Amino acid sequence: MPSPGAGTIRLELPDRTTREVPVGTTAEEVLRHWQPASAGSWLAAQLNGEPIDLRRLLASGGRLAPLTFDDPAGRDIEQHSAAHLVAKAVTELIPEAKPTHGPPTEEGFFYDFQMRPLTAEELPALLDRMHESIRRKDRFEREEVSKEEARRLFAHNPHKLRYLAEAPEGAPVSLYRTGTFVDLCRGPHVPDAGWLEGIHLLGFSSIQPETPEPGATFQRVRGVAFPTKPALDAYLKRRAEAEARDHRVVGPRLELFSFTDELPGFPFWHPKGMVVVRELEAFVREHLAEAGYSEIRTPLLYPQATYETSGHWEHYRENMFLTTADERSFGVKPMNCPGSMMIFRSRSRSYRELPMRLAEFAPLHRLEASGTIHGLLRAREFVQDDAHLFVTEEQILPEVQTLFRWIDRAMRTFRLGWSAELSTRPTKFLGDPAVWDRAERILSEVLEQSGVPFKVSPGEGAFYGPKIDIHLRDSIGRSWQCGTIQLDFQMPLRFGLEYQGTDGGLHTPVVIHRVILGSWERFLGVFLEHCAGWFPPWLAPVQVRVLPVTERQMDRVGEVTAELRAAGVRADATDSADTLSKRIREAETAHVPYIAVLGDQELQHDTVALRVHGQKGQRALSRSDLIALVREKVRTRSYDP
RNA sequence: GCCGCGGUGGCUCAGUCGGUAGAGCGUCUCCUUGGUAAGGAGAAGGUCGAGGGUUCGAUUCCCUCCCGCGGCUCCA
Repeated sequence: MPSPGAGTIRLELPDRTTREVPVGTTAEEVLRHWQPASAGSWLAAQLNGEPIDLRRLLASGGRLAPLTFDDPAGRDIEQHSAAHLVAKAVTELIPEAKPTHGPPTEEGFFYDFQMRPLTAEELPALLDRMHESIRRKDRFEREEVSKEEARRLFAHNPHKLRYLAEAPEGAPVSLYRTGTFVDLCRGPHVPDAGWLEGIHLLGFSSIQPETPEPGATFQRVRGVAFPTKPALDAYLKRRAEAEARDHRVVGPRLELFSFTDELPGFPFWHPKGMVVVRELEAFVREHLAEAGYSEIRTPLLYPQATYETSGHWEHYRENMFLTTADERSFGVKPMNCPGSMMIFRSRSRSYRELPMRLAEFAPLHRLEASGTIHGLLRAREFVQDDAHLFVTEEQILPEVQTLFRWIDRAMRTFRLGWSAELSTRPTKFLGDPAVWDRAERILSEVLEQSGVPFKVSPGEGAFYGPKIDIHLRDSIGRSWQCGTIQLDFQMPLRFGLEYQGTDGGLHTPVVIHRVILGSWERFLGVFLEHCAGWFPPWLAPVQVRVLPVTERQMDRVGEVTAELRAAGVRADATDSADTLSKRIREAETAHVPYIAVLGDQELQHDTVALRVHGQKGQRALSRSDLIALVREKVRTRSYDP
């Protein structure tokens, strides 16, 4: 490739064509020349993969590409620009507010301020200010100043000074000016506020800053932005639909569970909900049987001494329900580990018994902070699909591989997307670093083999070992940790666990604490939102509802219902008091997947008219075919009825 | 736990500028025997989250508490 002439730079565009332009040409000019028709959809550009402003004067060559709102990087630029607009409005209305930072988030953006609490009455004024800017199409202008000058400019704002201190010495820093508002910012930004037509504030709240300052209060304003109003409207519609799936509304309406003010955070499982829980348990127990687990039951209450051994007394006491009896202090167990350890320890063990896999589905109690309780997703009492695997170091790999196969199968059954997070050795850790390294390598290898996206959180592991967390999302996109696979080198030592190895010596096992679905509560909360209350047939509390057209068919309704039940199908029936349409509607709103109607025609041919959720119309089926159909869907755990 | 907002029949909500409350759905009863998402009529059901204060009088105003919602922190 010939080198460009003096004072010119060479740019390669996405279609591999190149342009030679004078230094100081803007990115936009080059791109517009290349593809004039699409210019309106660009909110920024990328030079060698680095996002830059469209109006940026190009000083060096490289690969140049436009960014649209549909590019993840473009979306982030839109959000971050919207954050500036919020900061502009807030500081104009409340001059003493000190902006800190305003990054894009997965959903939208936020901007944090050191300021007194906002009130709901102030929001309309904020929005007005923002929309004025949008109408005027206020430009986002980049400036570069020396660090010293920036320090003078932001002398009143300790947060900006802190960010400045982190910037490299000697190099200029960039500012972005939008109308009267100037922010210390790397950029880039959309060209002007007209790009933020679809801005929407999601709310505001106080936050705890990363660097707490006595007496200072901080507010976070959250929002989301789209380039156009119709795009925002589409988002708001989607969001409203997602909110309608809220398990805290759907669950009680389907008579699955309820809560009471007298005991916040404690789910009451109603008959229909209990059916679902039992089916989930059965699903998990199938895996336990295949994978060689044994089930145990251990006490719910342990004395202080046990928790001192396990480390809970030191590290977890403030989250425990404590009680006193016979002048001794007890705690209700927040986790199952101590009981499992004590069963392992109950007699001497041989390497031949490993891996020893002990599962326990016991109610756990955790005194979660009152502000964090959230329906089934964050309860104070819940049951995990918990197990502890006592293994040798060599057995870690195959065991974790088996767990991942099971996670994959489980999540496919529920059609749930999931992500994983690997947390590695923290600065404060116990045990041998070499063992940690090996264990972390095993976990990341298995994750890579699984093909599931995962992120690594360096130093976020527990003090006793590295872990993998499995995350699921609720209907409005909030992420919840459900499964977790934790390697533990520590608790076996604290409990003095030993087994006799092939060498005749005594060794300490490694313990894998693992839950897969998480807890029945959290998992069902997420899944209820995922399926919008339409459980697959195998989980549906009522699988078939039998309806007579008139009371002439009542006897046959009784027969068919009894037959279904005898075949292990969960069936119920209505009488003929309401109109057929009304009873169909009730069955639909109760989310019954199969509705079997019996009229004179069906009586004559000994069939049922079956209406299947998600399918149009109905079809005639013999009684035995109906039973076979439902049983097959249940046996295969089909997602669709 | 922190900040903000909220709490009216089972549910969704209206209302009372301080004079103790209404609707729809649901429930119950009766009529209707209807062929795939709401047939008709009538009735029952609320000390307006709890306690305290101000007032002749508080569901309404003030305070405290409880609970809920959205964030923050934290977590299955």
